[in-house]
Amino acid sequence: MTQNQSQLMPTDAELEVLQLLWEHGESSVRFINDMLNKKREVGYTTTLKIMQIMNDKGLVVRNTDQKSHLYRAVLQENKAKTKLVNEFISNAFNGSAKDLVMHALGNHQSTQIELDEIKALIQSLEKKS
Amino acid sequence: MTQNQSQLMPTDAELEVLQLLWEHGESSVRFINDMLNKKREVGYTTTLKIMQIMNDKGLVVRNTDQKSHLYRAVLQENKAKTKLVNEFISNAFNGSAKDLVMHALGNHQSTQIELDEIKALIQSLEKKS
DNA sequence: ACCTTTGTACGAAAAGTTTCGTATTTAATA
DNA sequence: TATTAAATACGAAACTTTTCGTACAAAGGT
Repeated sequence: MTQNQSQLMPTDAELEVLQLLWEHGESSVRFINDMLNKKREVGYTTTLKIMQIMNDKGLVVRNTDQKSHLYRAVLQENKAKTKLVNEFISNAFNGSAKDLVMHALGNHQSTQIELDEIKALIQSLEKKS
Repeated sequence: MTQNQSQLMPTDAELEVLQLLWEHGESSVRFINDMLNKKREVGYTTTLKIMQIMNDKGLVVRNTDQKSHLYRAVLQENKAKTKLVNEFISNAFNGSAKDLVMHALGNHQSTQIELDEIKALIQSLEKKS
């Protein structure tokens, strides 16, 4: 669809890196590459290049004080995921958040605790209106 | 992320076509191209090529009885969207449908009717367990 | 000081997606 | 039936994203 309207929509590979940065905080390329390699084989310079591109795009900032640079996600997890969800809803669900939710709940097994959380969120939304 | 594990994950351009096929049923390239051009400029042969590729991939089937071929989505809307959602949850939400739902509901304004539908779905899920 | 390890920089190949030009075929119609 | 209009087929260009090779720089240990 030639998306990327706001210049800072991560690609799939970039999203993988972002998730690790959110989970582990400021990290080196070596660390991220090691984590990635737990799931699939990726060359070190591949990961390096991705993270350099992310730096160019402003998705991350890096501390170059040490020889081994430390990278940190610019957008907070919540903000970034909200953007991703909004784009997804717009691309695949014609803008209907409800349709997305129905699909998400209808086909994944959620625990009772999770369902309770969702119910609580709905209640708080209902109070607002 | 080099997705497309199952050989039939639509690209963005393909998803646009699929949505029109779901909405309008079996359609010609000309019709789909006209619909697309209501939103943005796309050349006819571009749309044709996309739909031919979709045919090669098995995303659509076509009836070539007439000069103007008629294309039809292979996967039903529900099944396809479920796949898309599952992949999205896995890529962006670490497999947690709940996290996706929380983001989707938390940042979109849904009507009371929609919220009621979701509550009903949750209730039916709770009954099952 | 030297050599090995570990890192960054960067160009470019490889792979995937989208777009379109051109050739050719088929159907309508004048 | 000759001309025009409308389709399909298909290769390749244009872009985007991912991957990696090679060069070079900085530390660390002997």
